[in-house]
Amino acid sequence: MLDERKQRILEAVVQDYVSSAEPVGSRTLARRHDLGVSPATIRNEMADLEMLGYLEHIHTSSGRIPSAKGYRFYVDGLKMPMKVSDEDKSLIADWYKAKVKRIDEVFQETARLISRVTKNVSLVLAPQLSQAAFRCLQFLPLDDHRAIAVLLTDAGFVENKMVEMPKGAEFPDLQRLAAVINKSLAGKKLQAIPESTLQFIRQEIGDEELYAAAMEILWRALDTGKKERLYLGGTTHMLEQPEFHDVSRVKEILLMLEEEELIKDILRAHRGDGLAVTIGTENENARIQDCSIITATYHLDGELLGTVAVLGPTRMEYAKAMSLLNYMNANLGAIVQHYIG
Amino acid sequence: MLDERKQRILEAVVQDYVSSAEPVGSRTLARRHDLGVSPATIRNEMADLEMLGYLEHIHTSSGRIPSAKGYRFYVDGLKMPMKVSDEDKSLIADWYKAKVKRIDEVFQETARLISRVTKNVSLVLAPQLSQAAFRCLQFLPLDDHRAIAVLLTDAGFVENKMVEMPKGAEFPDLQRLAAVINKSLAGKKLQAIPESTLQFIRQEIGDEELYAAAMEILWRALDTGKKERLYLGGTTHMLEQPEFHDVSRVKEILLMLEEEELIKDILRAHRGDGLAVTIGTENENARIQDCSIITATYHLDGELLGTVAVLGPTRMEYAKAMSLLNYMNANLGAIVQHYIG
DNA sequence: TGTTAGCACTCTAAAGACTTGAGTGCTAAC
DNA sequence: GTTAGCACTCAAGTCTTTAGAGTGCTAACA
Repeated sequence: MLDERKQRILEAVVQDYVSSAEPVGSRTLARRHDLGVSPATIRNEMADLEMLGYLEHIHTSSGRIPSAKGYRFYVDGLKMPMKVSDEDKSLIADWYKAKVKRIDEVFQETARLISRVTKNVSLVLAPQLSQAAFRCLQFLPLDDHRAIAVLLTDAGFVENKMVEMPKGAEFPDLQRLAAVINKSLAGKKLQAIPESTLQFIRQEIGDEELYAAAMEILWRALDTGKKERLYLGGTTHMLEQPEFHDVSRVKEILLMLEEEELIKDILRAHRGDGLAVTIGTENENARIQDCSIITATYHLDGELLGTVAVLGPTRMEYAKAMSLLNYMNANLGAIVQHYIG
Repeated sequence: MLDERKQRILEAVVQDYVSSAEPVGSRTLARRHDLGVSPATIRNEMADLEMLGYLEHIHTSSGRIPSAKGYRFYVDGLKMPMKVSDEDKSLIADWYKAKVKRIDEVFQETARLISRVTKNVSLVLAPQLSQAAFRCLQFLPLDDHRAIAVLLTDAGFVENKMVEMPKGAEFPDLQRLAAVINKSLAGKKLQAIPESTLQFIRQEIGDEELYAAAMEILWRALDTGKKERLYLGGTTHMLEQPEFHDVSRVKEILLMLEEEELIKDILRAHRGDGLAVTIGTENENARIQDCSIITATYHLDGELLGTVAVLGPTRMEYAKAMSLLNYMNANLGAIVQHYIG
């Protein structure tokens, strides 16, 4: 639909604007890119591109900037697979080696790492506990009427929660409870425990009241783990972007990022199968229509585990961010695996 | 050392400057405060106060602002106890009721709460695990060569850590280990376990290799809990202060706040017995010599547990921040107690 | 002797005039 | 179809001016 030359010019405009953050004009473009035509011709082509909706004009006499449609064309035209520089690769390897000692640090550090490389806010949506399989439940005595329930999954995640002792029950009852549950649920997905298994546990326990209490304890213990967790990185790096040199804009974004549920919803809605890019006004949320979001999902044993994302101004280094996320996408499963063992 | 009238004028200058963020002049002061003298007299007094080092002049013909010495005089002259408004009190009560479900959320939410009320960055240094008493250690089997060690203290904190199984040992050995350790260490402070107790454990276990492994496991399990944890709140509220309308200053502060160990050291160094205020150039760290820090320590059963602090520009509502911290100081012990039970 | 009015002086910040430079769109020539 | 040339536009920087708030000093006053 766009002839060769128009494509080259559009691409050049995107690249220049991304790197300079200034509207680009025909003269600059001719100087910086070897397009083989004069500024006047470029001017004509740019006017055409504007008519077609790929470029925008702020004022009559300012250079052009890409529209959402323009970025979209550029992004769709990027050829995969993209490469991550060796420099970045070794930075990544060193980062995990130096900063991650425990499985639960993986996600926070991944977020920091991504924002470090891309100079943008990074978001990591970490695995749902309920998508993992049950491994083991134990109680630790706290005092006469309370205990700590500790739940372990096969992905190596540990959740703990204080629980009230069921009325009339004592600690040995809880231990019996744990034994029954451990026997019945071992290896089962927490998401959907079949009714038959629940009936089996009910019979095994015998005591109806204790069964009801047990279920409540189990659900409550699971409750905190059910939610996907959101890790945030790079609010500092964000400030390096000229788009965020205005404090009020920074505040707006930061306030939005504090709304965890909102952000989770946005990430869930945007993620696609592999890399997904949402550009500027393509965003449904009005507060980020001058931002773009790139998401990537990562997997373990073929199952979707979580999402990694970059949020930045529409003027973003798409190629770099996408190649990085693509790389993380491919490697995060293995990294998680490494810390689980 | 300062006569009545000079004190009143200094106080008035501080109050006006704190609320307006503009240098205050004699005329404005006379208009806003009922000092009973003319601007000319105030001018003379202000000149004196400047000579004495309590006030500063930016340029020849601008109003005055308080110096660190001026703030110090003002802060020292605040009469204790200061009151927290009923509005704030109910905000605080509601906040904990709505947002804190688990003990470990107390600190993060306390930080958020304080920054919400004071419109400044808030820092909470949470209890050292090692200052708490040992209650219970248990292992959960992970696979053939690893297990999860779960440690519980009498303050209700739970720590977990993956441990490699000692060579040649099997899971029942770990359970025996846990039993011995539980029997020996119950109620003991983790900070200083007496040598005799260690010897007792050694004898009980019998196997020398298992003992060495046990100690390593115990120390490693404790390791993560040993550090005081730092919770941060209110980087967003900070932006409301005119001092931070400049992005580069914001970035400087945010970068500094990311240096967790540095911040911890600053807090530890500054905290005094009750409320401690460090004003502007009184700070040793050059990067925050235009900031003030107010710290308060909180206690449980008479023992120092942690520190709560506010970090903001020198132009800060000292009375409000101090009264709030004083209030938290008195109540946090009870709040923590409430969630432990 | 302390207080105050008056006045000249200072400095900032906002507002307006001017200049410069990058860029556009159009037309005519190649 | 491409390009040079030219008139026009707009933003941003520079300079000047003005208004306003403030100071310090002096002389008058109670």
